[in-house]
Amino acid sequence: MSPGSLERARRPTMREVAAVAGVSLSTVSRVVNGGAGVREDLADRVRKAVDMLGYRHNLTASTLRRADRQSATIGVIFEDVSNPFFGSVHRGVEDIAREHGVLTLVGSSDEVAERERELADAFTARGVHGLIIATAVHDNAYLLRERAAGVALVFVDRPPRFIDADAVVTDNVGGAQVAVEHLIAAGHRRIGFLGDRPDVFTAAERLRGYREALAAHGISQDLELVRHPLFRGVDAYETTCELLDGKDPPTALFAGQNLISMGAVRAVHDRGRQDEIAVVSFDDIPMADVIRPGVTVVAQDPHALGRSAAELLFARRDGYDGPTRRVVIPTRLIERGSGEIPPAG
Amino acid sequence: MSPGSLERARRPTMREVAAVAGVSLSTVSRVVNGGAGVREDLADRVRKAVDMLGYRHNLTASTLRRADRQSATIGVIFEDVSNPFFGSVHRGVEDIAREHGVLTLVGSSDEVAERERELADAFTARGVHGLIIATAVHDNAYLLRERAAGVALVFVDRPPRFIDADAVVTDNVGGAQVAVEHLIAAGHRRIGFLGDRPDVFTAAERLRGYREALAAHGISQDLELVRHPLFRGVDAYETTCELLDGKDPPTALFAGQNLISMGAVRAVHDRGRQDEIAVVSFDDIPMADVIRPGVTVVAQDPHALGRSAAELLFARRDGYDGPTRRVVIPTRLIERGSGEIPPAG
DNA sequence: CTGAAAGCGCTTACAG
DNA sequence: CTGAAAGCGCTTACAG
Repeated sequence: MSPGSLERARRPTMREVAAVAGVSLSTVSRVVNGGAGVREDLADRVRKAVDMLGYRHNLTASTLRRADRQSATIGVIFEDVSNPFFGSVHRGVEDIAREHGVLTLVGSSDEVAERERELADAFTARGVHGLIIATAVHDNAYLLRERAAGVALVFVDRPPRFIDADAVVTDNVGGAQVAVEHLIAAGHRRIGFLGDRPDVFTAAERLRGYREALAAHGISQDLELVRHPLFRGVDAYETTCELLDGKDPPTALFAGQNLISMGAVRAVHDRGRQDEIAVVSFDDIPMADVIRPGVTVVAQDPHALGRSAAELLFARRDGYDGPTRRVVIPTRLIERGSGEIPPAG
Repeated sequence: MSPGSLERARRPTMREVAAVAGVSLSTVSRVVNGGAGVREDLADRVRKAVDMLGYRHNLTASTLRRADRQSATIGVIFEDVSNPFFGSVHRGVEDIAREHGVLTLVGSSDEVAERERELADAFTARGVHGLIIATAVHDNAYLLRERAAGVALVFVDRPPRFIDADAVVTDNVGGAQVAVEHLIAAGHRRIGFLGDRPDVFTAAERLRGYREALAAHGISQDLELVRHPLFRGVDAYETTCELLDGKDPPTALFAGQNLISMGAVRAVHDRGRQDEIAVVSFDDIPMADVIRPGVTVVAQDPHALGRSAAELLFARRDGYDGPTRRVVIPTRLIERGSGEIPPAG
């Protein structure tokens, strides 16, 4: 027998359970939904009938009929689910959602505004309680109608624009300042910046932290040292090479994102200059302690970002009606060697 | 005005669209679902009304009413969504699902059988078309009733037990053989094995490949060299240290999984023996080319695993009714240095 | 091609 | 505490 040839068996309905238990549909519904206010002997008969028939609740019907019209589901939009950073955020969200008996729909926007909107739409059409979004669009006002439909909105990693909503972000400015001041403390004055384009919120903030740290120490900025590799991995590698091979190169690099950091570290090593060029990465990177020298990082806490975002979401859903909240997750400097190299010469 | 204080606006219904367009509910439904067989002028009026009212399709109601009772959703169960391996599988699934206009619900089982069953249940209750499962249970027969309810079943990374279903797996035996033979070719005869416990399918297969490679070269097995660190990361580190510090230690290591490999590589480096002890990892690991020596790996293709699994799922859903299929994704040996070190002494 | 009607499987006032 | 009835927003035979 091939698997597909199985007859599609109808699943038993509440009505059938009611018939077997000898009670009304209403009573079955009450028991299935927690059983508050049902006499124990009736509840027992219902539970026996449920077991006997193998009854399983139909969430679709339940969602349609219940007053709030919401399925026990939330939607999560990342740039890319295969980026380990978002993998950890996702897990944080899932851990909290699970405590609430809620499942997560997840999608990748690839930083394409249209795709983000499509996902938000598709999630809303499925009756999600809320949306957790690492947004990539310049104007989030498109979400107003989702909210009007009762969908709670929480932004993660990047705050909303043109809509007032709860958000959880990393302390990007502070973290970048710590990173750059760490390099300055090691004696560096020519510090290269490698980051996403400044229209990405996190990149703009980290660039701001970089600038503020330089300014605070009276170091004038050299625009030649500020670079925005376009496609991360590969481009980060090439951009780093350009920077190192240029005239008057930096003695240290601040790499502003995990994928960019990996490209930058790779380039420094390929040039054999890992013991001369100091590097600090924003975001921890895997195996950073095995690479020699170890890669000094300002670590984010993506799991905490996810947990916190989910907590804000459920607070809204469960009635919190106060002003918009903004949670800032601190970073942590981890010294491993690459950030403590003094300037050569 | 606080975000939560917004009145929950009802979304317009098809009935309201019908009223505005001056047509029947049926006609609106036809247009919204593709418009086959509706006169162009009527379809146009409907589309105008849709735009005007901001009508958005209610997938919950649609799912409940349609014959197959299925939402445009599939469910995916991994061990842990924050494991980058599964992140890539997830992305492969998403890419194919997206082509079908289908969204993915995702959950982590943490290798807990009960949790896997709960997730399968919860997904089915939401009317998924199918389930893609990296299973962690010893008996998948519990899924028979999901399939009976019309849910397509595809196993990924690990094949099913006690149920006949489509599956996509990596060529674990072949990949392990290639890895171990590569070490044998470099002159090693004492090769340590570090892998998940053999009740994990992939671990058992990789252990089999290890054994077959040894046997094919007339190398007798030393059970002392076969280890199963329990909790991956940390334990893999400690187990590797034990192995290296024992008497008659191995001259080479075959690490059978990405997290275990990272622990093993870390241990070898911490012992300062990275230029003496050869290492080959099953699974590529991040920054493997920046570590010195570079980490030689047998790379899997997790993205292909995900795509292939989703393709099998949609084939079933769309009527393929033949025998169960098993897709095997090949591995690829990437030489980077650590696997080419000859035995010391 | 179009519309009126039935009904998917539930939840939820409402009456008793 | 319990049940009969209405109805969530759609899809889908069916008749015209």
